[in-house]
Amino acid sequence: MPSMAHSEARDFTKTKQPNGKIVKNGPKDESRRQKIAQQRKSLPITSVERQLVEEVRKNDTLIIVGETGSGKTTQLPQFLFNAGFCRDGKVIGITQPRRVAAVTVAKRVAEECGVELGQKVGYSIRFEDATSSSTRIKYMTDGLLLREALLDPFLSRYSVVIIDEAHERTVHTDVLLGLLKNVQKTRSQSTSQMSSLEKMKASNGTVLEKDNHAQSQSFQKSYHGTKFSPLKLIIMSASLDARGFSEYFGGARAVHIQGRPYPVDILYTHHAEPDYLEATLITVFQIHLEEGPGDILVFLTGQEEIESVERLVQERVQQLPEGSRNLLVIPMFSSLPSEQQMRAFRPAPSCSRKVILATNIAETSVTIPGIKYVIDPGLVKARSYNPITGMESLIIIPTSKAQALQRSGRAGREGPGKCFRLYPENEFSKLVDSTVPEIKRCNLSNVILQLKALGVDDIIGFDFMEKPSRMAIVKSLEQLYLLGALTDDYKLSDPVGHQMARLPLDPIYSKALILANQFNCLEEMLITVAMLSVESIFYTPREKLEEARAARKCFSSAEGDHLTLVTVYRASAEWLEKVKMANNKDKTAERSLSKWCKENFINNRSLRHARDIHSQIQGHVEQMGFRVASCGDDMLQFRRCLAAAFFLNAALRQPDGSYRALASSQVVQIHPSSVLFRTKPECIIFNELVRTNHNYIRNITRIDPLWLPELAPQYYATQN
DNA sequence: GAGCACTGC
Repeated sequence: MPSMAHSEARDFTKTKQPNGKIVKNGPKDESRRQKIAQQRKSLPITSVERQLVEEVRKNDTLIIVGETGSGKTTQLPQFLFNAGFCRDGKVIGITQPRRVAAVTVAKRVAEECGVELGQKVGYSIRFEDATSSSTRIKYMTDGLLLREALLDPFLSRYSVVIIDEAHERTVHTDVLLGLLKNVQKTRSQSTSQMSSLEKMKASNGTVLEKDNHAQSQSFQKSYHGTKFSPLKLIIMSASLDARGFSEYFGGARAVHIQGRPYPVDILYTHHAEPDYLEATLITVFQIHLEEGPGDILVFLTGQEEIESVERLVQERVQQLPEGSRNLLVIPMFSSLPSEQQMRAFRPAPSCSRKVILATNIAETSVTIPGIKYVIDPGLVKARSYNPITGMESLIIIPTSKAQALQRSGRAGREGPGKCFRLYPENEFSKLVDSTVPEIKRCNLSNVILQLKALGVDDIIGFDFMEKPSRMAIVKSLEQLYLLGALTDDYKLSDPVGHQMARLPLDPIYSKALILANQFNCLEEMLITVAMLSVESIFYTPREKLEEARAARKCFSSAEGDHLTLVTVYRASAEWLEKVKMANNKDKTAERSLSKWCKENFINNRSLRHARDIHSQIQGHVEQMGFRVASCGDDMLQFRRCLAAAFFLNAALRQPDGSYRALASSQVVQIHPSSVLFRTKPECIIFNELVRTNHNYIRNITRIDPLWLPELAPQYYATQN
């Protein structure tokens, strides 16, 4: 039925988004340097350089709203540098939510400045530091600046801190905002040398002012009259509501910068679509058959959905007339091997059109060139967290307005585009303005541990831009107390709490390392927590299910998943050792490890990540004076250590083969991916609790129930 | 006998 897509074509109502400025690039034959200068000149932000610098001079806190393409991320730091904000060796710090962004922007700015990366312009991300003592413009991930604050609580090296992409509201961004607000207050107080009393009088002395003041006083407990220069704070956001940020910073000034280079037509359906996947398919073919050249980007919720739409598009392409079959389907999600991800970036063969089926990854993390059409069914898979049960789940929910805007913006990067929203226009107005910030839907143990280490004792009173629920805070405080990180009066314990705060890991994993040091199995635990900290290590493609299972069996341990992970890690390390012995070239060794991963159905990216974490954490624990000892063949010792560390996650088998988690009394099941799925031991500890079709627990090891009262008497002695 | 959006230290 070649005309099928045509006959079922949807009508879309049309609304216009405000037109932006069109940016033209210089001729291709110009030298690169001239071209860069030309590009800089044409950025919307360039014409307002003087005004912007003036605004920063006048305002301690400034909110800049500018859409992608305005040039704010690359240009503003250079403007400020040229205006003298780095005098006395001070640094301008710019945070990004993602590593790739920090690196690519730094490279670009170094090139624009004509300097070598790592000199005047540099970047710093986990596992990678491209800065030096001469670095003045420093791009970094937000999480890294947070870590830096642990060593330098007043961020004294920085004259300006710019929080970029603040609208994304990552946990790190939210914690940083609260922290920087305090740091700024402290530093300006130290400069003005006003006594706290005078300061109180000077401000209008409202209750709110006093509260904030008291809080910043408690934060400053380590501050003994040291003199600091004031800190300039700039919040950059792409979302239209600067109001939230402005209110949070006491009515801070907000300025807008023109940005969007090309207009995008937004089209809605007349009626709600009962089946959004079918509507997606129809729209894909409607665009393919009726619209001009340009690739299509479709936003779907997950891998499974993408794979099924991929099959359906391919089936229906075959039903088209021969001349119209020039449609190339490309899936895109994070767990896809990178060679396959690269397909999306290669241009489609001439005279054909690409349709990219992507998850959220295409919303912010990757920018795919050539996109002219966006199809947005208006749904997203989001993580939610129940602090009472500790249960994590993934649910499909409508996007926010901000997300819908971000998605449509993907059509206007290189020329005018179109976005097809697969819902009626009145539905758009019902969407929430912005996505619920992550801090309101995650386990707060790590955040609290960090804040405590920064001297913030009153977590419930901390000035979050949006406060997490009291229950979420209390539950995490309780967990940290049970792990021994906090004392009876909820202060950071010494040394355990301080040691845990130093390690960039989930608090429960940090605790496991501290215990492993006492149990003489730190080597095994170091590998375990590194492997537990990354995405799934095992890779099971649907078409090679049996082979993958067989490969996995070689690593399986009857004791459970933790030992299985240790075996995998050691096998890969031994392989790498052998290759390096044979020919000591690092590059060949790397390639050989990739090959080993493929043969053994191991996810190469995850394993490399685990190796990075392993070496970073090993450095930390050695600095803390721990000795990385192995328990050798004494697996009993290692399992006892696991029980001592993860006692909060113990479960007992019930007569029907399900389990009961001891801490929350929830009924749970062993996930089929566990090596203990069939064995079903009487008593186990686990690391993950995820709700999908059932309440599943993952990463499990068999333990002796008698170990619990023995190793965690503070928790189990009073219970049965 | 299942299925996992995306980041980050």
